[in-house]
Formats: sequence, structure tokens, C-alpha cells
Amino acid sequence: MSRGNTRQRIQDVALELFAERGYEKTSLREIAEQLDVTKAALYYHFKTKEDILLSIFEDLNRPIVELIAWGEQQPRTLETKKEILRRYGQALYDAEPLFRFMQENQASIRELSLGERIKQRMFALSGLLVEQDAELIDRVRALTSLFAMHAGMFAMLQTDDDLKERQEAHLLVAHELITTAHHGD
Amino acid sequence: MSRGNTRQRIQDVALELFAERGYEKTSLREIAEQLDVTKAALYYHFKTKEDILLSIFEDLNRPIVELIAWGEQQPRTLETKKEILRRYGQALYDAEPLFRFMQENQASIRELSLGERIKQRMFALSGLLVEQDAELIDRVRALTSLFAMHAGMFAMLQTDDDLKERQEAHLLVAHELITTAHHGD
Amino acid sequence: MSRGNTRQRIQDVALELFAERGYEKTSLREIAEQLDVTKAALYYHFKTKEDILLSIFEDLNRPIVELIAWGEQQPRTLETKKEILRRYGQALYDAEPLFRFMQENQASIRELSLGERIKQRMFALSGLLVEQDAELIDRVRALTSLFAMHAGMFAMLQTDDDLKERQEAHLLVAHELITTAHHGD
Amino acid sequence: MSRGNTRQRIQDVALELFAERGYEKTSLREIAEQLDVTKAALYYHFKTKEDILLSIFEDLNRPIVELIAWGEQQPRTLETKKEILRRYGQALYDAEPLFRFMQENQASIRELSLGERIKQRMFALSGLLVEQDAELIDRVRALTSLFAMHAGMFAMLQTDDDLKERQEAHLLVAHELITTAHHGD
DNA sequence: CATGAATGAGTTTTCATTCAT
DNA sequence: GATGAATGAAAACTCATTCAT
Repeated sequence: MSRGNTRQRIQDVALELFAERGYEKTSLREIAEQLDVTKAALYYHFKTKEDILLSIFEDLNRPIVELIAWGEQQPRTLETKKEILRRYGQALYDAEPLFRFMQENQASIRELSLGERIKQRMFALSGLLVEQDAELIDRVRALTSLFAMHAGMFAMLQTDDDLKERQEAHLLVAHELITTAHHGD
Repeated sequence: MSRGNTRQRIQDVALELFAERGYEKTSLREIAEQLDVTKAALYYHFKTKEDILLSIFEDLNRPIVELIAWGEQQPRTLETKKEILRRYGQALYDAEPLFRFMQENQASIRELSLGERIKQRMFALSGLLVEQDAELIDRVRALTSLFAMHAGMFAMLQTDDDLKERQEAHLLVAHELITTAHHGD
Repeated sequence: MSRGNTRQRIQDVALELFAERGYEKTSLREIAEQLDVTKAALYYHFKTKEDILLSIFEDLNRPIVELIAWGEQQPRTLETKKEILRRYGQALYDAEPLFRFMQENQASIRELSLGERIKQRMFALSGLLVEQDAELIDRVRALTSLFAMHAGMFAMLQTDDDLKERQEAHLLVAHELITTAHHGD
Repeated sequence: MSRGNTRQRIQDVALELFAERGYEKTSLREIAEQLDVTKAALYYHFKTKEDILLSIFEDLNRPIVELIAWGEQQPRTLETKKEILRRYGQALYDAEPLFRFMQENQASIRELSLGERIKQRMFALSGLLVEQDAELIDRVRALTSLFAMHAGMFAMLQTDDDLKERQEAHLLVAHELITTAHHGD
């Protein structure tokens, strides 16, 4: 059954636990136990605990990096911006455990200087949602549009609205924000 | 020498360290050392480490609880809503270390079931920003307006814009969102 | 209500707890809390924790010391011996918490060199149950008769026999043992 | 260097120290130091301090469990009963440190609910020393015969009689008790 | 590919005790 | 007759990590 893919299985279980109980509170013993291997086995696949986290981040971060790269190639039309927001929402949704983890473990994240990279990404993305020389108010609108998507994730675990409908509403509000920004008012 | 204020001093130092390095990574030894008392002294004032965190939360949370109470007494005019957002922004700003801490330690927070309470408060507040029977899209706008203020905190540590101006821009965007919501789209 | 008798109350509560959870596992905090005073108050009445235990032992030990003294004054008849056993059983029963405590905390007891004293008492008592120059087998019978009474305490918490009847049976068996010993066979 | 025997060595040293200073007063540090390993090593082999004690008990208890099982297979003749007492005495003697420990740490023992099991065994054994439907007095005699053996252990550390002779005398008294019981008074 | 055995450095927590007030 | 505030020493336990096999 599980042959050769132990590395992947470690990442899966680790992310699950990191997202659930937090990075610090998750011990390698727990990860090992859930995988039914010994702690020492983890060290065959990863140099340190940090290493496990970094590798997960690297993997699940890729879609957003690619989104930024893609966005940079596109003409900065309103359509492009909307597409970026749509894809961003999708990426959040797809990597939900990672998003949850990142939301909830920023302290650990900062120490690994992942924080910097996340912020860079946020600003890079929000930069794609306004004109190069946009005014402050428009940059704020753009950044807030990303947060509108975050609010969607936040609400996800909480409300009893229809999930799909809710996500679409968040996307809509995000669109409003950048549409206003796009016109430069 | 130091009279009845040790309890307060513990809270201050603890919050500072919790916000700086995270709850899990902050040891009681560090707190005690920075206060120049023994670890045991902390236990005279608080039953557990968790207890320290809870008491801090309780204290710094009060302004927001009061804001909600106040908001519930007011007529639900646009002016009231704007005032709520303004005060919310102020509360975030005043309790900035706590806010930072909460943003960054949600994993720890959840385990203490503070998460629930925070979410409740977010939804309570956003409820005050729309009419009772508002449509989904307007409720999303209201929630996002609160997140616009969070985005302000997020940006604070990052951009080189003028701080005051930036906060005002975030407040403005938040206003736009609820103004749209107020009119019912 | 409680005036002047705090010392006594401390002893009562302490013995109760010592017997229930053991000497080591009972903390002064627990004793103080149950009495609704502070730990420091205990130190007004007793110099140390050990001191509390010693004072209790002294008090509740007195009946047995007196029994030995009484026994030494009596003619060493079979009647006397039976009376000693009866009174010993009664003393065990009366000071049941202390007996329970002593049974269960001999380790602590030894460290306070109470162990020596208890053994001395046991041998003193069993000495009163045989002639001065009795043979080994009779001295063993005498010692065992005391243990027959202990067995009674042991059984007390366990069987569903009628309690009084049970105690009487133990006394009877103890009598048999010393009667055999008394005749020197 | 030291191969698979560390676990055993921990048990040996632990029992020695538990018997000597009591369970509560023996710290894992002491055990580790005496074994020249770290405390953490103890935790590799046993989950908790309690666990060490339980495992010792389990091991040294086996002979008595086996004795009970053996006794249940035998015809309930006087010879069998005498043999049970002899073997019981031997088992006590063999596991002398454990017996001593159990005598002296019943408070700790009870919390681990070992107390129940010990009592059960005592009653099981004494049940084998009388007829099925024996009268109370005979059951008391049987139980007391076991306590006669305990008295032997008690005396062991105390008197200056010849050890072997003393043990035999205790066995003899125990025999008397069950012989009387066997004939039905 | 993995385990079994172990470590060193740390953690939170508890306790008996002290002393100025 | 007592409390409030604190301490010093120690306890049980956990964790990431290592390494010979």
C-alpha cells in the first residue's frame, strides 16, 4: 500500500495536525504515531521539524506564486483583476488546511521568516489589483478586497448560510472594491 | 517595594512577550526573569499559564464588549454605524499588542475557546452594521468592513505610508462598504 | 463559632486528609483550604508539617500507651490478657482514622521514627500476652493474636458480614491464640 | 553496552528505593542517577512513574496469582491448605522488598487501585483455606492464618530470634489456625 | 528505510516555608 | 491570630534530536 510515498504521507499528516493544534503544540511523536512509524523515521525524510513545515509551505504556496506570476503577465484590466480575485479565493479554498494553519500560526510562521514572504505576497497581489501609481485610498481598497476573501474563509466555519452562495457574495464584494479602485475613485 | 501592582506587571510583560514570540514559545521563566521575580510568584497570582492569558484577554477585551453594548442601545443610523467602525478601529489600535497576539496565535487561542468568543463578537459587531433582515450581500459587506480595519492593522507594520493617513483611508473604505450596505445595495 | 480551637481543627482536618490521601500527598494548601484559612495560619500553630503529624500521633497514641501501662500493673492472668485484646481492638476501632493512617503511611512514619515506637508498642503489648520466659511459639501466637485484630480492621472495609459479629469473631480467634499460649502449649 | 536489560534494571532499582524511602519520596531523578542514565531514559521505558510501580507489582505478584490458580485445582484437603500457607510464606519472603513496600505504602497503593487487587487476593487465598460454606469463625481463622505469615514478615526486621526458626513458628501457628478451621471448630 | 535506545535542555507546576504587616 | 506576597528547591514530564544497528 504505502510504498515510497512516506515523505508525502508525513507532510499530509503533519499539515493536518499543525492546522488542528498549532505548530508548537504538535509533537513529532504525535505525527509519528499517527503514521505508525517511529520518530526516527521522520528524520530519515526531513532534517528537522522546521523542515517539515517549510516543505509543506513550499508545496502549497506554489499556486499563489504562480498566480502572481500569471497576473504580472496580464494586461491590468478590470477583467484580469477580477480573475485574480477569483483565483485567489479558489487557492485559499483549495489549500484550506494551509490557510487555516497560516491564519492560526503566524507566530511560528514569523519565526521561520515565512511571515515576510506571506506579506510580500499579499502586497504583490494587491499591487496587481490597482494601477501602478494608484492613490492610497485605492491601494487600501485593493488590499481590503483580498481581506474580503479572507473574511469568506473566516465565515465559512461559522455561519449557516449556503456555503457556495456565501463565497460568491464575498467575491462580489471584493469585485466592488476593486471596481471602485479601478476607476480611480 | 512593589505593592499591589505585581499582578498588573505580570500581565503587561506577559502580553508583550506573548505578542512578540507567541504564547507557546514564551516560557514562564522568561516572564519571571523579565520581572525579576521567581516563577513561583507568577503562580501566586495566577493559577496557570493559561490563566494569565485569559485574564489579559478579559481585560483588553472589555472595550469591545462595551462597544457592542453601546451599539445595541443606539438607533441603527448610518452615523451610528460609522461611529462603531471608528471606535472599533480605535479599540484595535489601543490594544494593538493583544490584537497582534490574537492574529498570530489563533491556534493557542482556539484551544482556550477564546476563538469562539472572538467570532461571536465579530458577528455581533457586524450585525450592528446592517439592518435586522439584511440580505446576504449586505451582511458580507458589513463583515468585510470590519476586515478592512484588520487590513489596516496588518498594513501598519509594513508600509511606509503615513500611519495616520493610512488608518483614515481604511476607515473610509470601511465606511463605503457599510454605506452601500445601508442603502440596501 | 470557631474560636480558640483552631489548633484542634487543624489536627482533625489534617488527620482526615492524611488518612485519606497519605501524608506526602496531602499538601498544606489543601488543609488550609478545607479550613478556610491561609497556609501561613498553620504556621502560627505548628512549626512544620511534620509537627502536625507528630502532635496527632501523640494525642491518639495515648490510649494504647495507657493500655500498656495498665497491662503492666495487672496480674498476668488469662482474663487480663483477654481484656488487653478487647481493649486493643476497641482502641483500633476508636482511632480508626489514625489506624488507617498508620497502616497506610508506614513509609512516612518510619522516616519520622514513629515506626520504631509503633513496633515497640506492638512487642510491648504482645509481651503482656505471654509469660515472661515464654517459648518462641507462644510469643508468635501472642503477636499473631494482635494481628488477628488487625485482620479485623482490614476485613471491615471489605466483607458484607455483619460488622459487630465480625469483630467479635476476630476477638474470639485472638483469644484462642493466647489461650493456647497461656497454657504453654 | 547495556542491552535489553535496562527495563529490568529500572524496575530493580526503583523497587529498592520505593521500599526504602517510600514511593512518593523517591524521585525519578534518584532512580536515574543510581542507574547512571537520564530521567528521560526512564520515560522511554515507562510512560509514567506510576507505570514503573505497576509493572513491578505485576511481575512480583505473579507467584501469588499462580498460587491461587494452583490452589483452586487442588482437592481441599488439610495438606493442600498447609501447602498453600507454606508457599504463601515463601512468596512473601521471596518478594520481601515488594511486601515491605506494600505494607508501608498502602496510601500510594490505594490510589493506583492496587489495594483492591491485594484485598481480592487475600480473600481469594483465605477462601481456599476453608470449606465452601464455612462459618464466619472459620473464615476469620483462615484470614488470620495469612496475617500470621504477615506477622512473620513484621517480626523479621525486629527480633533477634533465629530467622529460620521464627518463620517456622509462624507457619506452625498458621497451621494451627486452619487445622482448627478445617475440623469445623 | 527504518528502529530502539537514549540524551540534554527545557517545560509547567507544586510545595513547604518565611516574613513583614 | 492571622494574611498577603513571595521564594528556593524540586518534582514529573515532554520534546527535538542523535546514532549505532
